[in-house]
Amino acid sequence: MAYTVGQVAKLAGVTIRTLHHYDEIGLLSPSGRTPAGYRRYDDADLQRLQLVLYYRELGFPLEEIAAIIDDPAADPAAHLRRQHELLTGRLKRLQEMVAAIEFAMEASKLNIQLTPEERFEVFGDFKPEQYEAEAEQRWGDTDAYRESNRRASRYTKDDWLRIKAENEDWGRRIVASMASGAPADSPEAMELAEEHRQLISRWFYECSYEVQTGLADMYMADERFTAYYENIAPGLAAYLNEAIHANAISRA
Amino acid sequence: MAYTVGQVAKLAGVTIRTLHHYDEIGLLSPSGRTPAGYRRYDDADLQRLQLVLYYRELGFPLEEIAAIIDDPAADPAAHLRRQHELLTGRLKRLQEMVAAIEFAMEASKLNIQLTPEERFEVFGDFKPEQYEAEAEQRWGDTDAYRESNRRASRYTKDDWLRIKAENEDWGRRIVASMASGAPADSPEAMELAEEHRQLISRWFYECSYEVQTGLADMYMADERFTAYYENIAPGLAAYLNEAIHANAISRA
DNA sequence: CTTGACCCTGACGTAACGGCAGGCGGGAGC
DNA sequence: GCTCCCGCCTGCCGTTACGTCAGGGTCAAG
Repeated sequence: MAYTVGQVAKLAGVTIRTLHHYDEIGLLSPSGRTPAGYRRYDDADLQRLQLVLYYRELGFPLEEIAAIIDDPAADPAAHLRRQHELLTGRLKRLQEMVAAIEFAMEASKLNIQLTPEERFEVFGDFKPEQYEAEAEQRWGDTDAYRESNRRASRYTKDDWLRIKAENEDWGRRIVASMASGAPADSPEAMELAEEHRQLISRWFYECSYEVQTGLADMYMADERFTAYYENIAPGLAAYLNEAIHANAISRA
Repeated sequence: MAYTVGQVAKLAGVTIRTLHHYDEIGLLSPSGRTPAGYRRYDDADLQRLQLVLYYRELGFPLEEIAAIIDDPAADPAAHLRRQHELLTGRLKRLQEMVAAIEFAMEASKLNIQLTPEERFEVFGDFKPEQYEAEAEQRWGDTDAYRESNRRASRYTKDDWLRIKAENEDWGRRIVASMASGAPADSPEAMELAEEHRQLISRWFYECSYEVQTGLADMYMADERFTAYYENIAPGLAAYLNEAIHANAISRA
């Protein structure tokens, strides 16, 4: 049950240099050495490393990690609990960012101008606690990145004209549906809501039912979105909102 | 529509030094200067800064950010789409981490030993792309942190005895329920599932119905958890799983 | 007994700023 | 017109968490 640096490095997915560094600063010193001076890590060292990596991923500076881990009043269960709390907090933050991006996408789709303050709102909410970045190192080198880049940034003028045409066609049909007196939960209106979702998915981003209902609520909550749809036809914002919700429920 | 460094810094929630730095490396140079040499940022600069901050939050090195932003084939909509993709990717990753933590918590609750490989699985899954940390700077100074720390790490021996007693009591009652022939979706069994959830919430971590059904499925999928419950009484793992699902559905 | 994979310890390099020194600029109040 | 203070400027050194050699031992296999 003893491991060399290299083995530990592979197991934990870190570099040997990182382990050397942790040894240097006393954050994680192997429990022993061979006669030749080779580091020997045992199971307890691995457990400690795991804790270190988790807290590191959560953004703590190494010095603080040492303090947290060496806190005598913190058993393993307490660490797990804390990490769970921190993670769910970050999850919330990320979800807010996703919502903000979707907001911005919708705004740009409808050509709505954002104020400078709004642009930074998602950062502003968190001004007191400085957030920094998570690094997906060398992501720029992967095929997936290049692929997504190619796909995403290559809309020609023709594409844009087509998007506009599709969108206007859809607009005419939903106005007609509303004018015909068909309720928002009629098959016809729900089908138009479904088209709305697929149109976004095809041209903009993967739009799940959950994301779509979020958008629908935004149409009601933000007056600029409301204005956009009301401008097409009075009552359309509410009609579309209801149709989207009805459609999402029926497909669940 | 012109801003000084200080104003921009406040708006965006960054330090003046950071803006100076971005100017130095040419990532974001203000569009003009006053006769006295004061930096003047305009709206376009703000937009660029917003992009920079978003990509920074997503973990890109500044140099790469410059390349991404200056890519002539990427309109604003493409940036938004890309950020949406990156964010949802990170969201998935975080959810996996939360699941891993819940797994580990459940394992420690039941005294199940994890292998070294399992300890690092959540990191190992992502070995090819190196992930690094997000920093919640000076989080250690906030009251919330200290409070959560105090609450989380102060279980006395008495507490542990009480947790064990509550858990055993609950165990006896669910075994009795199963033995009595009450189906897993009977009010009795569902009430015991609800108790299971509240017990975790009270002593370990906030356990929503969603989290609990995840746990329940883990009981079936991981043989060590299955073994733990089967060992108490044959068929208990499946019984509990079904009861938890039934209870979650009825409360939705 | 050599060879290749693995280990060691310095020591310097890097990214993304933080923080301070020393010195102008500018408008509000006297 | 002068003073004051706040905000801005440009160096320049410090820091964190490693990356990256360089130069040199070690160990199991052939």
